[in-house]
Amino acid sequence: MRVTIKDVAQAANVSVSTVSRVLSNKENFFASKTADHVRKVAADLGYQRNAYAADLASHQSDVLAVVISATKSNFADEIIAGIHDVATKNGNSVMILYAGENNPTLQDKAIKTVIERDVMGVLIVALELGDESLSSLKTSGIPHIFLSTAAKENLGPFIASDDHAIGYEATKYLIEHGHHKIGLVGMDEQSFVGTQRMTGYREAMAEYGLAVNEDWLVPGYFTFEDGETAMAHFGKQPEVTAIIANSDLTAIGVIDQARDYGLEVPAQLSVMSIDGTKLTRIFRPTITSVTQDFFQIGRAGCAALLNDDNEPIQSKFLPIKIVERNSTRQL
Amino acid sequence: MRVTIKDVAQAANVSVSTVSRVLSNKENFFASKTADHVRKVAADLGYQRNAYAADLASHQSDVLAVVISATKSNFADEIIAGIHDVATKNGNSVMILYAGENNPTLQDKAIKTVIERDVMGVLIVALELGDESLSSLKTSGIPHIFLSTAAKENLGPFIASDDHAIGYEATKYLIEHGHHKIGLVGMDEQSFVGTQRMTGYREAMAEYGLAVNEDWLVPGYFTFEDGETAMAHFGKQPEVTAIIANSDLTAIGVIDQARDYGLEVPAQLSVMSIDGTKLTRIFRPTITSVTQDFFQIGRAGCAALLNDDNEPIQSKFLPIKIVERNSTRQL
DNA sequence: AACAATAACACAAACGTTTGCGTATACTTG
DNA sequence: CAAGTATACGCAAACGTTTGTGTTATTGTT
Repeated sequence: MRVTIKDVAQAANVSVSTVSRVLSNKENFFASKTADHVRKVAADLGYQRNAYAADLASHQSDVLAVVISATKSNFADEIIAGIHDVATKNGNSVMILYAGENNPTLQDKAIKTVIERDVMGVLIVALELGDESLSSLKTSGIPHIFLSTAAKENLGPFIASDDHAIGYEATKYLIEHGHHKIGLVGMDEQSFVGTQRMTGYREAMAEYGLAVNEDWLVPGYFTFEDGETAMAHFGKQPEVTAIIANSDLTAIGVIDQARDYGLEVPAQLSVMSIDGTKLTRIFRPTITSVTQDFFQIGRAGCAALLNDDNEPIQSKFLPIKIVERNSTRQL
Repeated sequence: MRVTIKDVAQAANVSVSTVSRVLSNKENFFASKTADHVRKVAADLGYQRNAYAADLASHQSDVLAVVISATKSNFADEIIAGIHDVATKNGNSVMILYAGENNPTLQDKAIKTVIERDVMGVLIVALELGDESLSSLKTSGIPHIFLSTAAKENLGPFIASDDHAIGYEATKYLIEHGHHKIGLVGMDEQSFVGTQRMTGYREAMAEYGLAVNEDWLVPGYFTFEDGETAMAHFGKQPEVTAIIANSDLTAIGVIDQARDYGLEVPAQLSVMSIDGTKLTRIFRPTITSVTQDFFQIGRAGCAALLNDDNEPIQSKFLPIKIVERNSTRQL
């Protein structure tokens, strides 16, 4: 039997309500002398609060849920770190739930869990939620926000980078460095992220009056292997002089495969990645990237959720920047 | 107002107990006809169970907690995937809590959370728990297990790789490939993992009658930067012909720095890593490693916790293997 | 036909908190 | 000094479930 508030009350010769108020620091409800006494007794008895009971009685939980894809990408850590950074300062607990990879069953289960636990908010990270899951989440009324993810307007509030801008800026950078034939690797045509980036790419090309060969667009996801196979598609004598990869891992796949073909990066082929995680700095050559600030995305998302003025949460884009490293060169 | 079991009972014209039993599938307590009816009404009303109330009343939760360091290492993902694999099949929820990096405050908070929530078990991943946290966990009586972590005997049950064997096997491999002067990089002398690996290293060296120069042992942790600075310590003309790094990232740090010194790996220096995560396959040269099966560690740990024959949990080592890649050569 | 046994359900207590309200006591104020 | 007002605390209901123990019908047995 665990020691409860009741035991503490009895031992301290006060009522349970007093113990409750002391232990949860409801100011102006007790004399500091009583408080000290109660706290001491509680400590002596080894009292541990039962969070379930508390949440049940108070109708509010202090836990934030992060629903995340069992992502092959590697920026989730940074987002989570950002979330923890502000959650911790605010005294909230964070629970993380994996929702698999395009796995509606697991998604439903994760969403069901957050609803059953009536968490105070949920952050959906790098995940396009299925319609089913999304609508249960919406009807539950639990505040939620999408982080770094497909942000079709009707989805709900999001904090992310502007994927259109990402595609546009990357392309523009390469064009301005003399590249006219630019490959785009790993974009998922089914996803919002992918199509946005592709549109940005096309816009930049058009703006500079450059034709796009559809053969330069090799779809895929965010994996290393997608980079490898895409480069295999381009072959040993690629028509393109530069490639934009959908993630750091994908870029590495491209570079590895290029190397296997005897192609020097960046001497014979420039490769640029999207994300700019630590991988771009430890890999050789270091990889020029469109860098997103994932830590800030996490921070901003958490802050938005915690911000309790009851205005609806504002969606926003966080700035991206291009970081020049050694995988690209001026033509 | 959320719809409760009471509302369902009223709408279905049965008692709350019946609804409860139907919805939680307590066999032999109701007619299947009633059950169908109740389930339909519940669905129509959009009933969502309140997990807090249920856990409170039944004194048992179905959530498994994973306490993890905000790890700079990168194998945690695989362990978590393994945990999820068996937890999901078993119908358990998993919540992940970050406990920072050697941060007693965060550790305490994480442990406090799992105790307050009275989870059914906790998996401590790659984390040496402070005495304070450990003893609260122990007195709480919550089943727990350490995964891939410092496993001093008195800590409690663990599932991990045998760090002594890791140090020993890595060293032996290099010796048998003709290396006599072998560096050991990134071992933390304060940690059990580090000292075990060092002991294994020394034993292998002694076994082959090789002297150890203390200068070859460069302490550190598991980071990329530790690899870089260690290699800087060895300098442009290292005395050692091979280096064992404490993690894949550390190995990459070593190789990058070596390359900056104009040293070819493996032509002029062999580098071997411990862990064998995906990094060793995407980096060039691919990295020979002592490979741990983190996914299985996760699976085994979770299974051990869930296994409810009430014998105490058995500690065990999972096998390691050496995977030869391109960062080492025969001398 | 009488009775026991079982199936199907309802009642109500319990889980450990929080919190609105009530009530003494002590302290102001005119 | 009476009346009003804080202050400090206790009482008890409520939160939404689970579950042990009744309480009826229904079925089976002799």
